[in-house]
Amino acid sequence: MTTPEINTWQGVQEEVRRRITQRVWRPGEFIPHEADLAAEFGCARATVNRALRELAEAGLLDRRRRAGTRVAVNPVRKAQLEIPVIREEIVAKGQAYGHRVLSREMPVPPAEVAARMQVAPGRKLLHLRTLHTADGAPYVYENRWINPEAVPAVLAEDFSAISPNEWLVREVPFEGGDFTFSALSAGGAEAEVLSCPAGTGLFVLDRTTWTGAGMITSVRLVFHPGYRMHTRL
Amino acid sequence: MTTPEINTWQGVQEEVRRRITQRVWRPGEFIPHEADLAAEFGCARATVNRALRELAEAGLLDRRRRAGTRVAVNPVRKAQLEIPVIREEIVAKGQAYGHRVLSREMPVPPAEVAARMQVAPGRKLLHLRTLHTADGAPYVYENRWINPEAVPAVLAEDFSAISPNEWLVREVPFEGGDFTFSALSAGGAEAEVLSCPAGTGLFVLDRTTWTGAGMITSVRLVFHPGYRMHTRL
DNA sequence: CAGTTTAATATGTGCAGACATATACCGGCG
DNA sequence: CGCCGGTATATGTCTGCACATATTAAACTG
Repeated sequence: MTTPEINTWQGVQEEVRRRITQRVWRPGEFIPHEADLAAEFGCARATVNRALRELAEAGLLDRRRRAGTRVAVNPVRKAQLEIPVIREEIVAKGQAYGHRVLSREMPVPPAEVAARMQVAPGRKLLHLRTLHTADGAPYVYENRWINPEAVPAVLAEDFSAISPNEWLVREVPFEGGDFTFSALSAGGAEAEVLSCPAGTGLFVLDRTTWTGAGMITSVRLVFHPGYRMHTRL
Repeated sequence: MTTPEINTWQGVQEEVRRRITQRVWRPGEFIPHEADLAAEFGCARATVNRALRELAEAGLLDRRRRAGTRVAVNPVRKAQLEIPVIREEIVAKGQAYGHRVLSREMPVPPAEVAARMQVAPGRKLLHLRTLHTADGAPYVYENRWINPEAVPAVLAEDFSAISPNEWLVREVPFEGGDFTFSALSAGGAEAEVLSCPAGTGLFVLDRTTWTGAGMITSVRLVFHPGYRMHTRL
């Protein structure tokens, strides 16, 4: 019996995946060395390496130098979810995007916000409350703090034509971000802005972004009732 | 001036990242070809390719054959979140894990569930309601449907010693999954099980998993009030 | 026999060269 | 002028080889 050669990394990956899901190689078990697999599939070791590396990154395999490669005991499912750009998400659904600024102030922030933004207490920050709408209906209530020291140009922008998020993405080179997903019960403010009964469960995304120089912005997005964030495999 | 050679893919990636965040290469702009970069850094094209490929996967670059590589206009932020194994999440926090089965029945499922599980209407499914606890306090309320045709062994298991999730992960070779994050307002059932006031906003994760043969299980996890799911960059 | 050094080995990475593939661009044709 | 097909080109991938690095297992030593 001649095995047809598998000499693409996708092919190798597919075959290895199959052997894992079909339990040819059981969880916790060592699989053959790269060199052996390369020989079996009739391809170069680099090709096998590429295939296995990705599977290890996905959490299906555990690899260690010298020790070898084994099938992960309980596959840590890492879901990759795309953080939406609100406008694009709405437009993609064929709805009309709109947004308006509800308030724009420059107060001394509450201690909790000052801490998260790593600014000295007493320092003022730009505070924006905006609403994104889809076909006129409330979609996301955005509550954002911006550090004007990190982005001086922000003071000259009124965000009537462009949302703070998109303006920041365009103007400021981000380096890192921090995301927290949670839920809250609509209080008076959220209920009014999103036109829903108080007490409605709402999906919340808190995001803080920074650059090497320091914190730029911290935003809470409160989504309309019924919002779902979805991902596959 | 002699540029020190950068001949590791990590080094190349770091340098390219720097040029993007510091706007040496501006959003939308084309960057030099792989061959040119390889020459500049004094490394092989394969090394540059590896560095750029990962940045493209991360959404920082747009690459197309023949056209070239350009800096992404608005970096699609892809957050990779780890779907927790409840028990491990609790144990990692130094708390005592516990779980108990609230109910175990085999009814004809509501139409909505039958559709999601792709079983003929009228067909019975195993329905489990369980509660995971951390130091005795309610942590997650789990509402699960299992297709016994896909996993016959499930009928012999009472899940007193092991949670349905972990049992399934151990026994059944998954192939794919479907995740939805949302929020709900605690109704009577959730409020009682999670010991919180009705109307509390709760974080919800719906997951459906399948294998080539068909749907295996569909579960709704309702987390305790205040639960947060977190990820970085 | 316990502790430490040394060697063996699997994965990780780099290189040069080649071919594969998608596609932007240009020139020809109706 | 618009359509169509050919071609150049940038990325995508494979190969065979080499060396680097982490880690285990064996050998050695007091």
